[in-house]
Amino acid sequence: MCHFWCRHTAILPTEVANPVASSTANKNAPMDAYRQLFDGILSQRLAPGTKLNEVELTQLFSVSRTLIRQALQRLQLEQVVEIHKNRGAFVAAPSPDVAEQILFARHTIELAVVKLACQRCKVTDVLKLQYMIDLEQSAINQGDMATALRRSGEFHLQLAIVAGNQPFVHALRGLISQTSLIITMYNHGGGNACARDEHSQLLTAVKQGDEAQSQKLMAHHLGHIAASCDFTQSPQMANLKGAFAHLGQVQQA
Amino acid sequence: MCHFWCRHTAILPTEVANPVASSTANKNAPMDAYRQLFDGILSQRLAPGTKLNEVELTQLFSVSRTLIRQALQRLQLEQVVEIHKNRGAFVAAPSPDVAEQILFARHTIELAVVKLACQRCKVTDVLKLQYMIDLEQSAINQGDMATALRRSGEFHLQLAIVAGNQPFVHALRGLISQTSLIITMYNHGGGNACARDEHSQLLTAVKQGDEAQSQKLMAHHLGHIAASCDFTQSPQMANLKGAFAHLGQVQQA
DNA sequence: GTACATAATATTGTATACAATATAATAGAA
DNA sequence: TTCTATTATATTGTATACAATATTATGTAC
Repeated sequence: MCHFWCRHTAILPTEVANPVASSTANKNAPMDAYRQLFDGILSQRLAPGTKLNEVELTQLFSVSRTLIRQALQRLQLEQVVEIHKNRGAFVAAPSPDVAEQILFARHTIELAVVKLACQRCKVTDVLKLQYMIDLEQSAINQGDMATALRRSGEFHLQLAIVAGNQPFVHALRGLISQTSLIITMYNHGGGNACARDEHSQLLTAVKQGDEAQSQKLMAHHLGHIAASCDFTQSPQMANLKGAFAHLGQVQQA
Repeated sequence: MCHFWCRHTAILPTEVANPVASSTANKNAPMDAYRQLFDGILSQRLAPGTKLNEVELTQLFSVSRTLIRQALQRLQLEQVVEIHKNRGAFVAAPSPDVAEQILFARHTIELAVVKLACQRCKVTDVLKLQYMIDLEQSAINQGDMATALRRSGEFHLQLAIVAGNQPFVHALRGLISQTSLIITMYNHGGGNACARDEHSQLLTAVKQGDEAQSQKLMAHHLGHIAASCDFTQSPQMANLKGAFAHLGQVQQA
């Protein structure tokens, strides 16, 4: 299976783990700042709606605001962060409408991806994909659901890489991250209804080059995500302040 | 029809039209710098491979390097510009492989888009789309093929907006721009084989909500682009210097 | 003249300083 | 108290200064 819906107490930006210690004279800092934030969001350490204060981030990552802003802009263009003029950056909080659009776009693109993957998948690709499934499973076994969620996303991305279509990879990078946010927001402690080995089944079908079957499995797999979410209830947030911060200047008593 | 393959003598960055005159105290300069570059590329004023020197751009747009670099990064993330560490930014020059991937991705996404558009297209949407077709046609009538090309792209993007899927809009923005580059590079003065009113036909089908027909027309429409390109010959470039600049440090006598 | 090494220049990468805006805190009036 | 106006603070937006790297030019040996 792909995504997990266990909730974790959201850790605020000030507590983001593993700052790129000032000790190691870091080679390319901009990528690090980006990756730290990206991983933080995908691992649900940074809840949707959380404000990302630039100076706090400079202290955390020991780089200037220039690089922080670079990272934030990139995340914005991946739709994982929203930047509001003169108000700052916030972890994206997709509305139910947008959430549905995101899942639909994934459906469309990933069905095309697995078809391509069936045609192009080499032996080495199978090994790599299998390895990623194993990594995900080991994270599950250790109870580290945040890591499992991130690795699940990486499996899907690797599938696009195997499919050999650059634009699909690019688009999916953002869509997968956003799916993480959607799960965090709309899966209110709901159960986990889908089987644990959907990724394995998918890989088997791809390995055999069975396009129809792999597409069917992918559709089923993605369907579980949408099914597990409740878009009618108000989104689950770490805290109200964060939840409203990304909106305009709204009166809040 | 959608894309045009007439060649224009490529104008170098120093000659980009309409700098955001220092006279008008510009409100949001960053967007302007971005849009100037974006339009320059889509209108084929900036040829693939052209180096985008930061200080030159600062003089052209009368803003600091900070904003120029912001615009360049955004264009990079839309895959319209390539940035090489310590070497600078260049107008993207998609390889034949990547070009094929781009066209395939457009095919996949735009087929989904027209289907959605059939379901959601309102009267006001039809009017807007028709207006954009008229604009494109008037550019053609005036012989301004660069503008026609840009407006053609805007029609496709508007279709995605009508379809109401944000991720599709986002993805297509980059893909359409890249298609412009592909045409510039690989359509070696070839003729224009496709009918002039494909956009109109498409709109008619969408207006009627005929999903099958609109998808068929879209597939046909996109097929013309690929068919008009010759990926076996070396890409057409404005000049050799520009053509090689985006590559690594290659010996050139 | 060619090839290589070295120095001069140009260009990009990063940090900081200042300006503009938004947020918060304070004080005063109803 | 509660609301509003005003001031103070914090935060983001933009420009510039400096550092690191790459590119070009120069000069010397062969």
